[in-house]
Amino acid sequence: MARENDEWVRSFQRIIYAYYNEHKRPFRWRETHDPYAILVSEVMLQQTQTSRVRDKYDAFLTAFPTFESLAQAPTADVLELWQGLGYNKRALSLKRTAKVIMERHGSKLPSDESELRALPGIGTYTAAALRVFAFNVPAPVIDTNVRAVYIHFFSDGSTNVRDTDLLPLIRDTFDTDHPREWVYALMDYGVYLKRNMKNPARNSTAYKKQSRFEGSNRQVRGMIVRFLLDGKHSAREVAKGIDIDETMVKKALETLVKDGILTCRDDTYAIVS
DNA sequence: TTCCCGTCCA
DNA sequence: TGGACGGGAA
Repeated sequence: MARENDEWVRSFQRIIYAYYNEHKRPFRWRETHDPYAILVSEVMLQQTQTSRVRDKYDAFLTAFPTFESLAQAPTADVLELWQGLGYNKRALSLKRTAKVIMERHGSKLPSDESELRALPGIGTYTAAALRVFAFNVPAPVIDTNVRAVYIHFFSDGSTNVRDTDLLPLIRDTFDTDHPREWVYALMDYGVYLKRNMKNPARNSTAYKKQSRFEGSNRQVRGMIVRFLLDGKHSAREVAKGIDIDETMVKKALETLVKDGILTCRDDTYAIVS
């Protein structure tokens, strides 16, 4: 049901746009309409703050400017430019997605929701974000900033707010005439809220506290990938090189092989080609 | 030490 | 549904 004419909707939109018109955040990925460049930004932004993506984005696009160049690039080169962003598996998924798009989508990013969802590393959020930012189509983008906005304005303070509770509100208030600008505006308003109060998105069921990073398998994985970007090594050499207990290193190596980030032959570990 | 952030798989 | 998955800033 279209509700754009309702007074409360226009009032809400006015608040969001008023802030956006004065304080919109400039990002390189907001200047482009190239679906590839937008895809790269969205994958980088998964679980990663804009400040870190900002510093890595241009170099990555310069090295891999197209689906084709990324699909054909050596994985080590891709991971090299990914360092500092975290969650290396995302870089592999992005490269696999580029390959699928070359082979099965005529080198064009699909705009269909289920086709996007079928791509490696593209989930509910990213599929919607791509539809909005790359194709300017209205789609319910729900990330932590959008949750913060809708919970702040429309929730009574209860905890465990589900995305399905927010969805009707998001649809009813969507500025279908300007999908891209609207979602940018929502996200910027969410950031503004979180700077000025306890994160309202904490009341979302989607909000999860991270397990400790220091001393974790995650931390060791990151160290190992960085170390192996300079060349292949045995488990023992890796342990010595990063100064971590060999038992722990072996466990992390196993998970990296299982994730398809490393290969192992004759106890020699290397970044996959 | 705490905070922040989507996807995937069991 | 809950845990694994990086890393930098406050």
